[in-house]
Amino acid sequence: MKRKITLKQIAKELDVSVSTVSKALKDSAEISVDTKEKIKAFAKLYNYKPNNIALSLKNRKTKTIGIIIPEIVHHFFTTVIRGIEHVANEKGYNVIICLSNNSFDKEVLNLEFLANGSTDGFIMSVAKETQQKEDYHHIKEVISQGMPVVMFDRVIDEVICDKVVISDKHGAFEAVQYLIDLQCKKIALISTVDYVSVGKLRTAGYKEALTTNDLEVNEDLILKIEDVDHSEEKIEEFLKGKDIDAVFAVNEQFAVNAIKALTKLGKKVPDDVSVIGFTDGVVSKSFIPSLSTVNQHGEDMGAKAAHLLIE
Amino acid sequence: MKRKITLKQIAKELDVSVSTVSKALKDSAEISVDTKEKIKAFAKLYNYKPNNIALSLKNRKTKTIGIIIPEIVHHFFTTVIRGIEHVANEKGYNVIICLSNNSFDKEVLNLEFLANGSTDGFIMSVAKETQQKEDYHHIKEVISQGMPVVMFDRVIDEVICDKVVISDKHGAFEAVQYLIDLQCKKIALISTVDYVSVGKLRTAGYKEALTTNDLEVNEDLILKIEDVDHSEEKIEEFLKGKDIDAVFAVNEQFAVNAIKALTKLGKKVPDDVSVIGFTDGVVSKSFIPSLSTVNQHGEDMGAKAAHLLIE
DNA sequence: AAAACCGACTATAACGTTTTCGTGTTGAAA
DNA sequence: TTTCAACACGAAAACGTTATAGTCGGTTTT
Repeated sequence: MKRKITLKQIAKELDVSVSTVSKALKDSAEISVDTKEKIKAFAKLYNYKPNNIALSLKNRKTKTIGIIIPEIVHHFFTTVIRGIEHVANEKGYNVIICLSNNSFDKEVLNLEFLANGSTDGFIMSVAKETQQKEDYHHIKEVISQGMPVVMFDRVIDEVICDKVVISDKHGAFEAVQYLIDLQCKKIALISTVDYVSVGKLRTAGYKEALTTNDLEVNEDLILKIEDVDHSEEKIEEFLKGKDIDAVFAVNEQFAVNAIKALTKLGKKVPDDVSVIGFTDGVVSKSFIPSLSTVNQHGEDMGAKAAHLLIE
Repeated sequence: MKRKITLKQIAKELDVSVSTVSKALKDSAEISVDTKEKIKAFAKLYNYKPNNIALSLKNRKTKTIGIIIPEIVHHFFTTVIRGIEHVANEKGYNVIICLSNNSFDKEVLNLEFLANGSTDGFIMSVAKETQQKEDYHHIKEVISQGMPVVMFDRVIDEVICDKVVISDKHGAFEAVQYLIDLQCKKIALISTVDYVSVGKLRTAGYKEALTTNDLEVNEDLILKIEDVDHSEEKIEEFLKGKDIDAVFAVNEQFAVNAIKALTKLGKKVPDDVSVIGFTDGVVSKSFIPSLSTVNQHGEDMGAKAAHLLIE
């Protein structure tokens, strides 16, 4: 078992100084051609590669960027990661991923750990618990220490840093416009209650799309669901007897449930009723009654975030 | 913007030596109580945390483990990551994730980079291209340097290291046994061609389950698909007019296509025909005609791998 | 022939820690 | 008074690099 070789070992072996070896490998003009060749050959033979940790310490930068997300088993986050990873790699960076599991404490721990020299900056989507507690001292702390931070998706307005989000309102507008372009006139909306900012913004987008196209906003066609657990029955009841030709759902689950309910009610999707859902989860991909979706552009978001971070 | 504070700065500020500060913070008996308290207070005030990079260099271990996988936008891999991350964190390790995108070259690059001091060990699932090339020098290299490596899912027999795989044969056996327990007698198999090892093993499991239960293996009920792209038509044709009460598919896509075809043929799933698929992709979760799946136990695999690595 | 200049190196410091081995000052035993 | 331990601390080395600043023999300059 041959351990990794170091400059010092090469130097000793070849009976020159460490500096000579370092310079030779960097093809410095200070070293004679003979010596350089000898050293390079030796280094190649032993497959010398500089130690990243030592370099990081010396250069005070690690060439790695930290990602802190609430959860990894989630299609959207993985697309974001892929986007980040792609541009990070292009720029010679590596990514180190930490999961907060939506726990405030773990987020703090992760942030502290990664901030102590392990990374040059962060890309994060904050934990639900952090949002609830409204305690952002840990994030502000690392920022005040000069760490670049970029937030995406679940961002905090109070914290000053770059942010990458998709416009919920705009996305909703586009989705509804798509339905209108399909000649749909009676478009139902299945949303969350208004105090969830996402629900509110997407509802606004829905309404704007209607009015822009001279369609009336009919509050009877709008369902706001408080309790996600019983959404299935709620949606079924809501759709029963409604005369509609399209449904816009603010998330994938609602869309799926809507399709189930419509099928149960004897309507064909998408022949009789078109359904479009917000988010690009995989579920939709192989779904039998075809379901259109608004793409959250996770990969683009990740790429954008990484670019912003690296500057 | 206050940069991170170092031992040296604390030492200068308090007019003591660096060693004293270090020892005081470690609560060494060599330092007087007074001095310790003073130093600790100061350190706390400035939120001193030791620099990980410096520690890594000193201790020659990084307390991080590298994960190299072909793809991250994939439910199975994310569950594995979650498993790894969970136990790694418990043991005070961090994870750094690299994507090979199934490219041999990128896998080599990732491995080389991470092996140069960045990690204490690896958990990996090798790239498809690497399997094709049968070139494992990069993996053998890092192992010979004393790096612990654990492989999972897509493993290489020629490389000597710990491996975590689920038994394809066993999984298939279990799935078919499940169908038999549901009183199914005429169980079709939709598999890949035999030279794909997974297809072969799962087929073996299928057959074993049948014979174990004194059921006849009927080759007419076995479909082997070569060209994944046209699986949908193949499956439909295969199922047409077949008298069956269950389908076991070796992957999720085949299962989905089987359900589509069955529905088209006027059979109800799961009332008329039960369908079970290998892999635990998310698709299945919200699928309308309920589809049972064999769990690949990604999270367990990840946890197991991490345990093995850390030892 | 003295001054300046090169070529080809080596020594040293620095990055931030920890740890081993001093070292100077006390107070007490001899 | 001398001797010696105990105490409280400091100096230095080490981890693996790189960059800056020497060093030293030999060749040009003038």
